[in-house]
Amino acid sequence: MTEAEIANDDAQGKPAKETRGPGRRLHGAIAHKLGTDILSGKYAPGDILSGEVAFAEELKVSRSAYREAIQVLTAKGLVASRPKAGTRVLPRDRWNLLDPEVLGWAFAGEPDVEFVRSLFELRAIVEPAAARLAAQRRDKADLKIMKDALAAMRQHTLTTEAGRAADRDFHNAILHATRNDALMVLSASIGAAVNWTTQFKQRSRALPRNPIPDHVRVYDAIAAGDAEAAAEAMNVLVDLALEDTRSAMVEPVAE
Amino acid sequence: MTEAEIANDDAQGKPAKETRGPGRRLHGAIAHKLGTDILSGKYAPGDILSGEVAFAEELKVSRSAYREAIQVLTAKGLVASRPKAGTRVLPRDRWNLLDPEVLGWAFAGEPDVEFVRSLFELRAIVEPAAARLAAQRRDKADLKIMKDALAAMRQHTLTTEAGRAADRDFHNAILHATRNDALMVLSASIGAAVNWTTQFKQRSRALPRNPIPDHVRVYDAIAAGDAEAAAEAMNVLVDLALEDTRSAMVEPVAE
DNA sequence: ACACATAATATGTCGGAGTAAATAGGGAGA
DNA sequence: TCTCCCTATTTACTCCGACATATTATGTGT
Repeated sequence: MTEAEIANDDAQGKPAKETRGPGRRLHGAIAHKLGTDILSGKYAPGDILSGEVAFAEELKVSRSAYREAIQVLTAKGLVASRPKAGTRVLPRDRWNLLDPEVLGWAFAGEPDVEFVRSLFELRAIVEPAAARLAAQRRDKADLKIMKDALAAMRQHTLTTEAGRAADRDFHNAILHATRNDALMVLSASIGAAVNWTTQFKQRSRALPRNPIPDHVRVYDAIAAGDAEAAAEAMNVLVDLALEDTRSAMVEPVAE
Repeated sequence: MTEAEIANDDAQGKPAKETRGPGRRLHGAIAHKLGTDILSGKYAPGDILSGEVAFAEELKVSRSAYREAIQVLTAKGLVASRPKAGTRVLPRDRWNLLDPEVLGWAFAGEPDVEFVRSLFELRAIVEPAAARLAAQRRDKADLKIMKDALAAMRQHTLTTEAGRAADRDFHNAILHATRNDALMVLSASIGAAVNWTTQFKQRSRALPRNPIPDHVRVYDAIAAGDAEAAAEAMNVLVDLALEDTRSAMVEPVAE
């Protein structure tokens, strides 16, 4: 096995070293800083990031590093640069909010309650339909992954990172069983938000309800190949999550 | 009004000048080339883009331009670079397929039939739910935009770009009426794909069915505030589109 | 099998030349 | 005198190539 996988840093790599920071590269760090600043509203749409040179000096980095960071932000639709005019923050509807990295920036600070709600609403739309498709298309390998994830959830509970990872695995397995690339990509984006909110809920209060039985119902329906039952079971699951999130966010987290 | 808006090029700017090309910047052009090459399968996941310097020389550009292009691709999850190891194409599930630019690259060459199907399947999931929400939350301004778009569709038909733009406007108006940011961003991505496929269908054969009455039914239900009827009407609309697309893609376009 | 040295390669830095565009200024016409 | 248009300057992004650094794959020796 001479061919080492690339870019598995955060998953299996050496967790001791670079677990700290935003981005391991310099321009990555710059992009993270500017990205969070934009997402948090420090720079509003229409604002201008004055001067390549000025910014590079202020951040004590070379112009190249700053430029590459700007390229990243441009690629994600956050800013646009034009000669003489400067680099401006684009209107919000141009932002690539489903980009996992942008999502991370959105949740780095104080996330917008309304936006979180919209994400969970989207999830409540997509996941039941995904469960329906999964019930029709899953094979034995899919079911095994779901079963294992379920077992891991039971063991670790959602209070631990391992438990949340198992939860993600379960939902990802369902998405994977749909055999739909677009759905899978979407799930990767939403998953990050859900995970964040899950630990947010942990901070605010104990889980008001044991989520395991609901997950089991979804699994049983998918295993049985009952599309409608799977959709319905997933429906109650995501509706509960949406409700929990709403109540958890209206009252600020106890400091 | 001294403050000119930035980056309105494709919408209202001077359409005479830069309507031609992939990207107006050099690194944008490089990114476009590499992006299409990756999406078309010329570079498969795991392949290595050998050598920063070698590539820069081959493309006759400076390393900076090449580097900035790589930053863009990295930001979209297509590639990852590590010292000594080179820049490798990431596995497909890491790609940001919902990014509008990536979507454009995917459709620049011969788009993957399976992927197009997955996009339309996603659309068939999302849009009916969006219509349901729109019926509950729309206001008079939303309805006016939909009505206007409908009139424009009637006038221009889907064979013209103006007609397709009206179609997009209609669907975007529905998404906007959901008051859901995540849905709107998603629609922006899907819209590009739908538009592309619409003109694809034009090339292959005449539209087998007049889409106007179906759209009118959706509008009426939303205007009436009947959520279930809106969802159902949209359902038949997107199901037809899915079906049309499937049949249009199985047989290659007549050259 | 393990540890170390080497070499290859990407990353970060720098300053300068080129270029596009917005603003300001001047000239012509009403 | 006022308005409009054209030109010129200035400003900021864009591109370039070279240098320095850090990291790590690979080979070598024990």
